[in-house]
Amino acid sequence: MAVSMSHKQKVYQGILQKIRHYMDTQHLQPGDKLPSERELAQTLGAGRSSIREALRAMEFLGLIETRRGEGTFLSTYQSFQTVELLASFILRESKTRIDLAETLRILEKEAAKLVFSKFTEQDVNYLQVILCKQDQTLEETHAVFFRYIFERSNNRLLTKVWRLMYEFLATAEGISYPRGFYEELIQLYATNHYDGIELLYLELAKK
Amino acid sequence: MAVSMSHKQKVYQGILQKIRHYMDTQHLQPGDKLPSERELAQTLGAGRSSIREALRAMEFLGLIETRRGEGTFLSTYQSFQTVELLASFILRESKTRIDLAETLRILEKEAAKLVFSKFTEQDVNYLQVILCKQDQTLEETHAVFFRYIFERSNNRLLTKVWRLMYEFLATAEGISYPRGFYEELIQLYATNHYDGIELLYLELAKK
DNA sequence: CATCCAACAGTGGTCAGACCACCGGTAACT
DNA sequence: AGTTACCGGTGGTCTGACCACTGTTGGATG
Repeated sequence: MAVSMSHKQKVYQGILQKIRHYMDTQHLQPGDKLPSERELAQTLGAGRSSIREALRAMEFLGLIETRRGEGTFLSTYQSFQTVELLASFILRESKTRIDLAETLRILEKEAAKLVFSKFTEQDVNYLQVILCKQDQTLEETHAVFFRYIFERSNNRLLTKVWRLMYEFLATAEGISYPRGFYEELIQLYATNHYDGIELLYLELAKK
Repeated sequence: MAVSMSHKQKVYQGILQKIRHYMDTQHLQPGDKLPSERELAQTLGAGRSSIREALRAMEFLGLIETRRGEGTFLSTYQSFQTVELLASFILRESKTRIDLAETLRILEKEAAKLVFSKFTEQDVNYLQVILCKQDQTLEETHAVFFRYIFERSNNRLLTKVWRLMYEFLATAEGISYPRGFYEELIQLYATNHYDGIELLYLELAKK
C-alpha cells in the first residue's frame, strides 16, 4: 500500500529495491553471485522479463556483470563502458554539462580544503611528483592529482560522488585546469595558506 | 549479420545504436515521439523485449520518457535519474554517517554561496518568513530553508544530489543547526557579506 | 446544432513459455 | 588415468497473450 498507490511505480523499479535489500541482508560482496533470473522471478514474484529490465539497469550502471551460461555477479570494479555509452548519448545538453562542471569544481575545492590540515610535507612532495611527470596529458594529470587528494580526504562518500561525476564528464571532454593552477595549489599547501584555496577557485571561475 | 557477429554484442546494445541513428536521420527534437515498441521491433528486426531493454536503458539516462497509453517521447529536459539510482546503491555502502553529514554541509555551504550574488531583497525576506514560522520543527525549517536556496542555485544536479543525501540522512536522524545559524546566514545576505558564509560554516564545524 | 459519453484502437506494462547458445561439471568410454 | 560426450543450469532472445491506460471517434441525446 505504501508506495505504488499514487505513483504507479513500475515493477522493475520495485525489483531494484528488492535486489538491493537482498544484497544488504545477504551481505553480498563484489564478485559474489546473484540468484539466477528465473529464481529471482519466482522469489520476488515477478516475470522474468521484468527481472531482466532491472538487471539491465544495474548492468548499465556497472553494478553487476552477467556471464552467459554462468550467472550474474556483483561487479568487482567500475565499468567504464557504461559511462562511455552514456556520454555518447547525452552530452549535447549544455546545461547538464555546466551543472556537472560546476558541481565537480565544488567537490574538488572542498576536498582540497578538507585535506589541508592533514597534509604533510610528504604529501606535498607526492603531488609535486605527479605534476612533473611528462609522460601523461594534462587531463590524466588532473585525474591522478585529485584522486590522491580525495583519497586523503578520508570521506569515501565524497570521493565516490566525485569519481562518478568525473568519469561521467571526462569521457565526453577532457577536464583540466591550466598547469599553473596545480602548482599554485601545491604552493598553498607548502606555505600553509588555507584561505588561498577559495581564492584560487574564484579566479578559475572567472575565466 | 550486422550485429551479433564478432563481439557477441547484445541485441539491445545494437538497438541503442540504431535508435540513436534513427534520431539523427529523422532530426528528432526533444518532445518528439518515437515509434511504438511494436513498430520498432518489426522495423529493427528484433523482439519487443529486446527493444524494451534498450528503451529502459535510455530511460535511465533520462533520454526518453514513456507514457503508458500514449507512447515514448524524447525527454524535454535532462533528468538525473541515473544519479539517483546510483546514489541509492552507493549510499547503501557508505554507512558512515559522518561522511554524509560532512558532504551534506559542503553542498549546503556551496549552494549558499552560489546564490549569493543572485539574491534579491525579496529572497532574503522570503527566507526570513520561513524562519519565523512557528508551526514547524527546526528540522522542517532546515529542509524548507535550504530547499529554497538550492532551487535558486539553478544547478539541478547539485540540488538532486543534496536532496538524495538529505532524505537519506534525515530519516535516520534529524538535521538542523542552531537557530542562530540561519539568522546569521540571512544577515550575511542582507549585508552583502560573501566571505562570512565560509566563516559561518567554519564555526559550525568546531562544535 | 451542440454536447456528452460509450466504444474502440493504439500504446506501454507485464507475464508465461519456448528455444537457443554457452558454460561447467560429470559420467561414460577408451 | 585421460579423454570425450553428455546433461543440467544459465543468460539471451523471441513470441504471443492479457491488462491498464490514453486519445479519438462517432453516434445518441438534449
